[in-house]
Amino acid sequence: MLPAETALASSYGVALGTLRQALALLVEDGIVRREHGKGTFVSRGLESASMMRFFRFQSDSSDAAVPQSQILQRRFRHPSLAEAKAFALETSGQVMQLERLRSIEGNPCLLETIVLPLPMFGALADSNTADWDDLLYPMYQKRCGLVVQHAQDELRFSQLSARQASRLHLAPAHPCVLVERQAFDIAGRCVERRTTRGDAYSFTYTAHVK
Amino acid sequence: MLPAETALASSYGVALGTLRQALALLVEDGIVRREHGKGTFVSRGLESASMMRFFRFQSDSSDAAVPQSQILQRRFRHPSLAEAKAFALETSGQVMQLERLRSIEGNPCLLETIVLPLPMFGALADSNTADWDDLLYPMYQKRCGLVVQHAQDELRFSQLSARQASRLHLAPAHPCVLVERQAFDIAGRCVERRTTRGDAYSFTYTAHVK
DNA sequence: ACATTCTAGTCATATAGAGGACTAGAGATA
DNA sequence: TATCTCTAGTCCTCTATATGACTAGAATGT
Repeated sequence: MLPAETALASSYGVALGTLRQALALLVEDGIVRREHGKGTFVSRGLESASMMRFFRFQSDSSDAAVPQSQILQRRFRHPSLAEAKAFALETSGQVMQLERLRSIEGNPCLLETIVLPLPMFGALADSNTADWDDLLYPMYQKRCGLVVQHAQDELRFSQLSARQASRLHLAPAHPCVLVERQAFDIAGRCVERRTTRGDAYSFTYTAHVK
Repeated sequence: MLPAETALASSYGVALGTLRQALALLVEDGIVRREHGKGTFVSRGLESASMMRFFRFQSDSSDAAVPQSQILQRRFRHPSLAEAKAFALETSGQVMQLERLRSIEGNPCLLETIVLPLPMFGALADSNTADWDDLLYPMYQKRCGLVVQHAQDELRFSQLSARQASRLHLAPAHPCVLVERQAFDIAGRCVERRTTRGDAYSFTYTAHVK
């Protein structure tokens, strides 16, 4: 929790209205959260649930269910050119690549490829993937002190490779949605690149235009 | 252009800061537009281009090209239950249904079914569809005085019927994106329902998460 | 004719302060 | 014990005013 408006205002030597405007900007950027009568709080990063909002799953009843998560593979390699640029790494540097399957009630539904820059996520490189949490973003925060503040998703349709299809228990060349995400921390640095694939027929997205 | 801040404030008997807050809300809703040093202006409605922003077409070079538009069919019928509810009509009322093909450089790329409530769009019911503009929303404003202020899009994956496919020069059962849009005026009334279909594989959407 | 300077009108940002509204816990009461 | 009331702390909204910054056109000078 932050100090009260009046305290902050006097401590920074500005008027109350000015301070409130500043806080309003932080709220807009999702940095802090204000609660009438209680206080102003530094907000947690993105809920990983916002990844899932593109998909509607079989279990329409329990909508809030967090999918289980299983790391299928972890590799270490040099970054591609695009990755090096996004992460501000040298191409001689290192990244960690994960393959991850997310399931609801035992049914595989999303297949993800996640790339993380390595000096930054060192704590995860050494740990056992079996011990990892179902939600990655809170874990990034806990173990690496990294808060994912916003992300950019690019979304298109594609078809599953044979290998991808078998992971998801679908037929090869089955239509899929492909979401390519770049996630950023508060400072605006790209901290994760992620590609998610899921059944095109269980996909829905709602957008509010202007 | 609206009167100046000070004039509005005194005419409504509120302080300047309060009035500015009110105008900020209107800006947020896209009702007015403010220009430093010039004034505050009532803004035009949605650019029809915001429909197209979901789709990236073959012609990557000329990105800003407005697609040509051709009305294939115009029918008059009673509204479905869902339409009657959305438009606040009786089921005994009337709607106008349009089938519309949008093309870029002669290549058909989007097939639309548009439903409009009828007393409201009477001016369009009487006019020749061959004379219509390529962009509908500015035309709604010009001919019917209706400003589309915001819209809700629901987006999912589907397959083309044989008839739809032939319009788009694609194979029957070809995968398509299906966008169901409801458009609203400033008062929040639903003024248009539109279903758009296009080739799933030439579709891309970019979303900013939080 | 052209460029520069001035000026009135506008929005943007800030100050200082008053009262209202919501929350949560402490204390009083039944 | 359980319920109610009070109160301190918080954010929310508003008033009233002052100054800065931007724009566009008028006045001026070359």
